[in-house]
Amino acid sequence: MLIGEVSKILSIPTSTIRYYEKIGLLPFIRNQNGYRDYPHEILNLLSLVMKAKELGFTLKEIKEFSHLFQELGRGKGKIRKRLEVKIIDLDERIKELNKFKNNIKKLLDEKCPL
Amino acid sequence: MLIGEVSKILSIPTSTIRYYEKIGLLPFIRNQNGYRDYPHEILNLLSLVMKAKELGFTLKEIKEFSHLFQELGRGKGKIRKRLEVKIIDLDERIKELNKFKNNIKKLLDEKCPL
DNA sequence: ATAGGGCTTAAACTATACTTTAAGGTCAAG
DNA sequence: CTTGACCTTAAAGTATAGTTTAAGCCCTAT
Repeated sequence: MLIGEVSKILSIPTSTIRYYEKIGLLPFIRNQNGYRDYPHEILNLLSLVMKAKELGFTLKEIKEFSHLFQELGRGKGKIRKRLEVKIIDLDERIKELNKFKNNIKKLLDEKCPL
Repeated sequence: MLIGEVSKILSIPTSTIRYYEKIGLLPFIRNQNGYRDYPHEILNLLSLVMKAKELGFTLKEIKEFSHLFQELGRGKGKIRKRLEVKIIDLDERIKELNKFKNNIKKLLDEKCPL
């Protein structure tokens, strides 16, 4: 699957995909022409990346996830544990977001001057 | 309360506070010397801003919140309704974050190659 | 009255996350 | 065999979110 097809399916500019490879978020994969030629699974990985971006994660944070997933394929239990830690981080973030929401609700009831 | 005191209390550089004023996130307030001299409530507003930033909101999004809160002080029911819409947006975001977490859990069980 | 620590501004600089541009290689169709 | 639609790279440009720098005013203490 060439870069243009990935680009069309996910509506991500090819320039962005190339940029993600450049910063090490996506693996370096080439066919004999020197073209990027990805396995189908790139779609799952990139979809996850886009979702994470929407949710406000930095590319640095997303890069960590991405590496863990890539290692998971040819991997052992260590990676699994590190990913489970990431899931706990996500729960933390969800809690923080709930707190934030409740703070806003409270301020709305109290009337906030300024 | 001068900018330096706000800066110390919240551990935000004065340059950042000035920048937030410049982009219209914070109100333009001056005393007779031309110094920024804020009411105590600036601390609540700025704390909310910092929390929102941590949670991945852009300054543009945060600016909207900030304006709504500032209008709320001298305000009517319209602002209240717009803030309630924002709270619904937050719930949406929390749901999305939960979905994201569950996707990662699923991928972890399925073994994701690449 | 001058040194110190506060404050002011505008403008230049930085990092992140891309996008755009320029110059060129690959390949199937006419 | 060349046109068109793909692909490649490096480098320059853009937007966001600040930080840093330079030049200078305000105020208190010595």
